[in-house]
Amino acid sequence: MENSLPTLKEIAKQLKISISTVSRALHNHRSIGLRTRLRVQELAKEINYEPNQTAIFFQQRRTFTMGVILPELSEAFFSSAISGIEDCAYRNNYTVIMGQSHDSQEKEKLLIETMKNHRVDGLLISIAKNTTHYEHFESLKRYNIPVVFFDRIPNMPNIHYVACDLVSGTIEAINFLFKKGHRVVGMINGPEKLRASKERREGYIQAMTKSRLKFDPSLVVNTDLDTASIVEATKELLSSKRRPTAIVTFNDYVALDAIKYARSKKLRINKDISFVSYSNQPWNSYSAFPPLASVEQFPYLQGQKAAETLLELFNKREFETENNHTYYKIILESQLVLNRNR
Amino acid sequence: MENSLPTLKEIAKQLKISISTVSRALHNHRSIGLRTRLRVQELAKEINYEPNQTAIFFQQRRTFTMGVILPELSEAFFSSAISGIEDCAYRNNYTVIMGQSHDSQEKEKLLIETMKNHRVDGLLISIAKNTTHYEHFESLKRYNIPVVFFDRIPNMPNIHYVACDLVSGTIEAINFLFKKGHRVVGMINGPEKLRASKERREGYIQAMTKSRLKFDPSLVVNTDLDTASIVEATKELLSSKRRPTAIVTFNDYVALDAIKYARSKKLRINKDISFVSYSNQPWNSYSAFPPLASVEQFPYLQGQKAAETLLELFNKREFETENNHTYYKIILESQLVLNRNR
DNA sequence: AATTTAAATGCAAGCGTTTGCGTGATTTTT
DNA sequence: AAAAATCACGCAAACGCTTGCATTTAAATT
Repeated sequence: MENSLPTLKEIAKQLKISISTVSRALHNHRSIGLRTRLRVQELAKEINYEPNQTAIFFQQRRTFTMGVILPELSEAFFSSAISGIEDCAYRNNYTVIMGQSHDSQEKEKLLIETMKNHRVDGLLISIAKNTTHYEHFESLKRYNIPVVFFDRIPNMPNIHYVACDLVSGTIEAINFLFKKGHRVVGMINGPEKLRASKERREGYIQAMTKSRLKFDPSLVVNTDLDTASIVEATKELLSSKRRPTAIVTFNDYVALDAIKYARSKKLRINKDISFVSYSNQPWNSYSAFPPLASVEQFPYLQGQKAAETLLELFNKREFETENNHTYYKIILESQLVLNRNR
Repeated sequence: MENSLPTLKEIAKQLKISISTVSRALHNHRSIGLRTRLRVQELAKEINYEPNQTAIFFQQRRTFTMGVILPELSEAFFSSAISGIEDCAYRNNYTVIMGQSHDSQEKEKLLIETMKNHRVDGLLISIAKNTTHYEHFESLKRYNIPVVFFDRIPNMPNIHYVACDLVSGTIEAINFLFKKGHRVVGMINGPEKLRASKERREGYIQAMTKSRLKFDPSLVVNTDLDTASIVEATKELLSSKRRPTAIVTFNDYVALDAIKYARSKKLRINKDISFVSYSNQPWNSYSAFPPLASVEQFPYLQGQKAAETLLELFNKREFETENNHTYYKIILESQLVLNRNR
């Protein structure tokens, strides 16, 4: 029935003027007389005219939309990040469309395809943990769709990204343990290829060498971040010849599993064995056996910065015909937060 | 430069056939000869043709997009819900665009406007906690954009929604406390107008009357869900003449604050005073002083169901010219989950 | 009053697709 | 062999909007 929404044509007809005049009137174009301008705007309001964005998107070849692809919406880190993204986008009159890869490279690929077809103006991506091929990202470059990676960053040259520097946070964490008197510190790390894992490892090594302690590779063990492999790793650490008195875990969830296992072995948490972690989840401070401290990675901020960077890229593109080759690398400092629970 | 992506026209020109033929060939239309069909598809693949969705959206007046509006992406409940939504949407070749209202009615309104302009095919909404005017929802009806509300549902007639029945969960929770020997049970509830609050209250009352206990209204106190008012409420309950030996809190976050306060008053948690809550957050079982049990509300499922319902509405609309007036009211059963921590 | 200048509006193309309808060419039916 | 049906394809309109350019109208200048 009244299926058809009001259009410019509609207004034009009623006012017996041309469509282009209506369009310009609504945009307050200077070349339209005040009189008609008002008449148009009035009628527009009256019949509840609202521009058909899909038509505009199509016509302008811009959608004022940014796509967000991340592994898992329900993970606290990512939900905070996307919250930051959305807030920033909203402030700048962009909307965000998103999809979760569930850490599947295949789905990640498909999502990128979808977003490309939707003609998003740009993309924010945190890659799946086992993404190893990067062609699908390359293809975006060819299509001239700007991408900003955040947190989980592919190991490829010439990309924009924002991330949290975990090296410094890790050093901080380990120095904290040193100060507490620990000398043998283990680390339950994530998947080896992940940048985040590399940085943790790097921080670990730097902290060691700075304190003139030798680096024992067997004390840093990689996991897939699932409970089974975490338990395995914990077991491994606790049974090594040089049993660590403290363990740095990949994040607070990992800490939960590791601590649970340690307790099952009758170890007294933060006495026989201490923990320091990453993520700084709010529930840490309510936990029965919390890590002593946790490295805050500021997910909301990361998301926000990433979105801001993307917006900058949009602006830049407006002015420059030649795509220049400077790349944003935005690094936030992580920060060790002591758990004031005990 | 090569800014322009391949189009149908492009293919048509190269193959010296008409655009419409190309279009049909790519859709495997029966009226196109096998020979040309293959030629077209081959070339399409070769030059990396991909249909311009914005053009299609515009032309078809459908965007295969569902909008999601919710209060806060970073809240665990909502991030799970939207995860369920996205998964369902993805399976059905829809994409989701979303915005968070931050519990502001004003922003909610604006978001709806945005989504309307973006011509989303439908909307999934969990309303801001202090939304009191519903005109912006009504307007969607006029525009014939289907809406499914979930979890936070406006108090208006003739709407589709999916929600979790908290009455039964609450009864379960309180009966559980009764079985544990508690006789005086308090409740820290949410904002009064919220459906979720009403249901909790209703469940409370029903549980009481079923056990032939009289309902003492002073034992159910409303809060704004911020720490200050939670503390206030806890204080109030703990200092009432009939001091409760157990408290049901609006959710696990509320429980955290309430428990913290109780501890500050030297009460022994789950001895002097017990707690039961809602949400069933995973970290409950790691908490030092967890609620005895928590009512699971299945956010992921709710999101999924809501999305499914919306899809159904799309299908329905395809067939029926007259919009019929049946409304989906999908109720999931909540479920009390005992905390196996202790 | 004639001419130049400025202001207000209209024309029409174009963005990339889909799709109803028309039209030759080929095949099938009687 | 003529009529009917089928096949393979092209034409052109439509979706709603923006925008460069042409055109009309009004105001300003001489």
